[in-house]
Amino acid sequence: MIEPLIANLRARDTVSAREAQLLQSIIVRQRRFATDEDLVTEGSRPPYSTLLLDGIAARYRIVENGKRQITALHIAGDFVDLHAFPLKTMDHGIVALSPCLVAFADHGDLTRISENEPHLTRLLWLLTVIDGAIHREWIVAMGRRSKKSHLAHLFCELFARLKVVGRVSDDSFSFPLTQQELADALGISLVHLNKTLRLLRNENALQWTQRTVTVLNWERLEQIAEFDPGYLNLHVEPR
Amino acid sequence: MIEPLIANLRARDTVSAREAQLLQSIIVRQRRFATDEDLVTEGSRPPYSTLLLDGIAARYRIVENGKRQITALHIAGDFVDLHAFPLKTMDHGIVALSPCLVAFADHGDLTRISENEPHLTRLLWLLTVIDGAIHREWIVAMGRRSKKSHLAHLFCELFARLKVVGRVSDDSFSFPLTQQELADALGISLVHLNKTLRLLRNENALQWTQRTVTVLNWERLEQIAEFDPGYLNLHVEPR
DNA sequence: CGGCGGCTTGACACAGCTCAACGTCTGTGG
DNA sequence: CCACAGACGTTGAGCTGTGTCAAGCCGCCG
Repeated sequence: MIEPLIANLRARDTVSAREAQLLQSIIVRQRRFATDEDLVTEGSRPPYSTLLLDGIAARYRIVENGKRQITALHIAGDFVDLHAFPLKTMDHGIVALSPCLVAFADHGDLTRISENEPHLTRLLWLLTVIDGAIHREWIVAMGRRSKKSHLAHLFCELFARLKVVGRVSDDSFSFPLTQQELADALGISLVHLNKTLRLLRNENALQWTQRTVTVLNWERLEQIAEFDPGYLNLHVEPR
Repeated sequence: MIEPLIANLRARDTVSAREAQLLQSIIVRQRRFATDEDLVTEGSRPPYSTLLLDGIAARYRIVENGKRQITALHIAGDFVDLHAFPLKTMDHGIVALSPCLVAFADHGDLTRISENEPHLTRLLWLLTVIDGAIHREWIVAMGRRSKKSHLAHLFCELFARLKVVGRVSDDSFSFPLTQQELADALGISLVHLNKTLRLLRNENALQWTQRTVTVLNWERLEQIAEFDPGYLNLHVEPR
């Protein structure tokens, strides 16, 4: 059941059968959320962390003028609020952008892991710092790339991450977001997002129909995005 | 010598004398860097992490058109590349924006802490997730705030963080950056940064002369920024 | 079949960029 | 101690990117 998490970890380091077993044993209470439902609300202090097993979710903040900024997109295998284990309080909400299947790890159990399983602890720590690396990449894209490049970059990133957890087939992946949600992730208006999408479509770089994205020309997309997957740390080494 | 780090930690949890001592013992080899010198270079794999003891440093990335984006500003007490302990490879550079004094913690010693000191490990983990929280706040500011509000927010954040490590007196702090560097942090052009600064000056919110920032009207600045320091996690609780 | 949510497009306004010129400060060498 | 060079800051003009508003379209679901 926690295969995507194990896939995420095994893309970065070896994980013993015993460690995988241990993780399995503390991730419990499977639950479904509907589209637009909050998995976690801003300001809450959940005594557990949430592992996404299927679907797409987003971390977001609403600012005072009512605008929303999405700060991260999450897919199967992502521990969406693992950072709340050291942090305790959620400084943002997490919403399901599609139907989501999740399971939970109690913070008490995570504390026990941190007391007895140093290697596993470092792997969980690793997951949170990769989140940070992705945040930095988003900052760079928002600040210093064209919107076209930024959008292409986001698709490249999702493609690479979804591949790791086996959610890509025939260069396609399920992507049931609305354009407004994508606009909120890039920090631009809906209208401008729509026009930016057309730029990518005009280059025959990708297609997005029936809630499915198909990469038509990976080289072109990668080049528009100036995409370098290094920040995702997709190579096995001792951590 | 590592007082600012201890101040940072004690603003978030209790740290025993023994733990402080232990940290002290692994943070070694003090060194100075001149302005514009790289503390850490992109792509390197340092076998140690760098604690900033004095000065201001920035994480940055250069994109292909030659533009630079600063993704984080660091001050005394910040472990500027602690995330490279789990990550191993630096996906960005870190540059001194003023003369900097630093010291180093070998990754071997950090591994030993992760094996024997679960609480201290969680505290170090905490520092990296607070970095992540700051990144998210920057994403929100870049995407959904006006530039004036974004700039005010950055000053509010620095003010709050510098206070924790005792670098604020009389509502003033040393801030020897150039306007180009600030522009690179906000992701805007130098000219526009200059004009945005004037907006804050016109409101008598703050003053920035002789490499020193003085907050003239904290309430107004906070209000322009819609600043809520929650994300900095400046309260003591068991982690 | 009708209504609604989401997508698309065009017109226009304005925020932010680039270019270019000029002002100001500081450190250095004569 | 002064003169100067170079780096940094300031300002204006004109152009481009992005936002807002508004209308129309498409496709799905009740």
